[in-house]
Amino acid sequence: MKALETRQTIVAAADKLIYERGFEFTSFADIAQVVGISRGNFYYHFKTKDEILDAVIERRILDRAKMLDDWVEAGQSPKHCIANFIRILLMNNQKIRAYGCPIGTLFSELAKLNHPAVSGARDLYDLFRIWLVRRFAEMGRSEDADALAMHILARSQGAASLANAYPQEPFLEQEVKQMLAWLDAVADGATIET
Amino acid sequence: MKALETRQTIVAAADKLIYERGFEFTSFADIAQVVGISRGNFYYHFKTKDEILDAVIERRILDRAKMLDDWVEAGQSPKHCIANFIRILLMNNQKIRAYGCPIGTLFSELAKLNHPAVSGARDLYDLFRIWLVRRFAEMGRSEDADALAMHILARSQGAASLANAYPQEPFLEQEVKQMLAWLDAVADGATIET
DNA sequence: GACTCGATAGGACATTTGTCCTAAAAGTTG
DNA sequence: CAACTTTTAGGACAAATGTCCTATCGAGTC
Repeated sequence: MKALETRQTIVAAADKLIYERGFEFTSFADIAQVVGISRGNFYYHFKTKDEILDAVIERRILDRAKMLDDWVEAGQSPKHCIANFIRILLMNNQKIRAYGCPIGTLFSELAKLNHPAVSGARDLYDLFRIWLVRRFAEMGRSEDADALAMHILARSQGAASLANAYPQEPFLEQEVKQMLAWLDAVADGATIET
Repeated sequence: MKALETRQTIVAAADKLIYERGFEFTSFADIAQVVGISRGNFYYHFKTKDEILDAVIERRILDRAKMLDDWVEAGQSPKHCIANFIRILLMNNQKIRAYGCPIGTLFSELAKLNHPAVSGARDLYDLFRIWLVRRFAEMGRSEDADALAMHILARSQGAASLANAYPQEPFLEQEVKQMLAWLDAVADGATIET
């Protein structure tokens, strides 16, 4: 098999495992078993475990960036784009209940480990943050666009955390409804306390 | 030294380390070094590592329960009590920026590890949830007390997550202000979308 | 002072993990 | 087919970790 293919297969498997089990608890042996290659073969594709982490983060960034860009290029209104962002929580409902937010939980773990790749995880946050700021600015809220973006980011993170803690309750759906109502209010010119 | 003293010293050190580094990344050797006892001596006080985790969770529950009860017993109004809860974020500002929320990050990690003690971590959430429900009920919001409690819990979690991701920005203060404003609105009878 | 028992120290042990090395297999090119 | 490169398998190795065992220390008691 081509090296690039194998590499991508490894990254995909590592992405899934790191999401489900966390980075520190995902070993080379685990990934190798899922991919179906020998443990020793890893070091042909990745020199260190951190390299796999970097590749996984890059993969997540590219994946999310594409999703966000698709919404914009589909010609949807800024408000509709932000609503789509909020509804990500519903799209990934089951996984969030089981494993939490793929971005938040990764950042949290890397921050605790003082891991160098924490900056990459922050890039993931920045990707959404900057995208949201642009959408709010397009809605005519240039002055407080960043505050609005951070607010909705935080609420998404919080909703994901509690949905993870109480997976059997319909909490996520309620919170999404409230966030969409908040978005309506913002679109109607509601102010935000600063 | 008395066994109970040593045990409490160990639990206190483990609590701090587990908060700062995470459970899986805190080894017996780390805790032993901080406490100043030999690694082998651990197994006189705790038979397994999981026992230390249980003790740490119990310690956090007792600690938080005492704090919450103190507010109620001081005769503060329900609204004031909830405001105190919101301001926990400011009290622990620096630690939250550095390590995230002690409850949220612990739960997140244990959930990923499928660790049995995850139920204990959920008890920590429940402690705040039930306490908040009582306060909202005392404010005359019996019907939607749980929804209000979950909402403010989620926002606190989200605020802590983002403060951890952007520790150098004054985000936490802004979010606390918004949450207090929300509390004012709720006290004035504002409805919450369900 | 001798004895008892709770508390501690230090090390042994098996397991896991990240890392590295070497040889074989698979694929490509002449 | 032959020479060469790319890719893979399997194991070796050191370090770290959770666990367990045994000898020793120290305070209280007779």
